[in-house]
Amino acid sequence: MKWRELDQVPCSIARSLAVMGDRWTMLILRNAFLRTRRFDDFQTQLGITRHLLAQRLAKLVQLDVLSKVPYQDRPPRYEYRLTEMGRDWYSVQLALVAWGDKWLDGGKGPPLQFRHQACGHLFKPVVTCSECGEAVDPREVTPVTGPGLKALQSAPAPKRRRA
Amino acid sequence: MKWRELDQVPCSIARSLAVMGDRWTMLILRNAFLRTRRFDDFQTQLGITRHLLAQRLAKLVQLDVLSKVPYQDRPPRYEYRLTEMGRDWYSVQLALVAWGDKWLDGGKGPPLQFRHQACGHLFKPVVTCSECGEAVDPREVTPVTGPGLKALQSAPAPKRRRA
DNA sequence: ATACTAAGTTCCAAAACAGAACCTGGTCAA
DNA sequence: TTGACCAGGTTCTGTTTTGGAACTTAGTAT
Repeated sequence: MKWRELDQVPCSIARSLAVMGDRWTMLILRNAFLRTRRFDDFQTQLGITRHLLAQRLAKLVQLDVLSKVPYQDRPPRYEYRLTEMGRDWYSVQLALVAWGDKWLDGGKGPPLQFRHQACGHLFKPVVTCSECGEAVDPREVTPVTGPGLKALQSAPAPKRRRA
Repeated sequence: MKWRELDQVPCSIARSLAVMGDRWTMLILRNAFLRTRRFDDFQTQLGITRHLLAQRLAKLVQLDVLSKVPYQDRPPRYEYRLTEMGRDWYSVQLALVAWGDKWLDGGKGPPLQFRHQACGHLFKPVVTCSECGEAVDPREVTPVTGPGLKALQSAPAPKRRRA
């Protein structure tokens, strides 16, 4: 299967990855959350080649994750800002940070911490259940096919057991 | 900057991506959470080439995200299971699913839903603050440099303003 | 005129990927 | 006791995608 076909797969992870699941794209978004907005700043901070950066930014604008807004007229210049769709990516970033902090900090502690302005504390993101409010343990979660899949139940089935 | 150098960057997102930030790796993990454990099953379900699958699985085992455990002796066969480190990736997956469901479902509803056994309901993951328990809004979060970064404040600084 | 700036684009070599065929124990049934 | 079958890989070849550096463009500033 090719990467370009991935957005056809009836799976929200596959679709999310089809849009964002590129190394550089996620790092661009990281820096966007850290308030980076301009081409050269992204390029310098990330060490990405200008070629790829231009391509990724164009794609993100096209998909409405970023928007290109003018910040001066003479000469005309644009900057890249998160849209609502882009801002909503934040929970993925927090989850990535939490995982990296927990498993890959090399014993030195987190490189970056986050303060929750509402309560004033440094915090860690906790995934909770929208229905009961409790923290969610992976082993307490059962996947169920949803409406978006029932439409096409002829998908390629895994075959394991011999007849 | 090359991809292989990414794990050197003092950023937990970069480090997480250095391990997991590959298209196929994340999909392998997705299926691991859906109880896939064997080489041929991964291969069939994902449509990944055997070559890449072998490579990715080996890498995940080496990094201790998956472990290779025997499931029969004659002939010797192994399956791949999530370790604690792997299981802990779940919050990232949930965040990816939630984002994909919200922004990319094509109006058809989520392909897959999740039931929280503890309370019995279909739920959506909500990111909350470990300190106050409230849901976290990205605009209420301030990043602060942490201990893992203070150790090396001579890192390549972004340079914007001329002298 | 000349230099500078932000934001790209173009070119080429190196690396990664897709697809298919092939290999390696080992079992099983005739 | 050979031939088919299986799981789990490895090898090969051609296509795509990256990485790195140089070049372009439109406008400002000196």
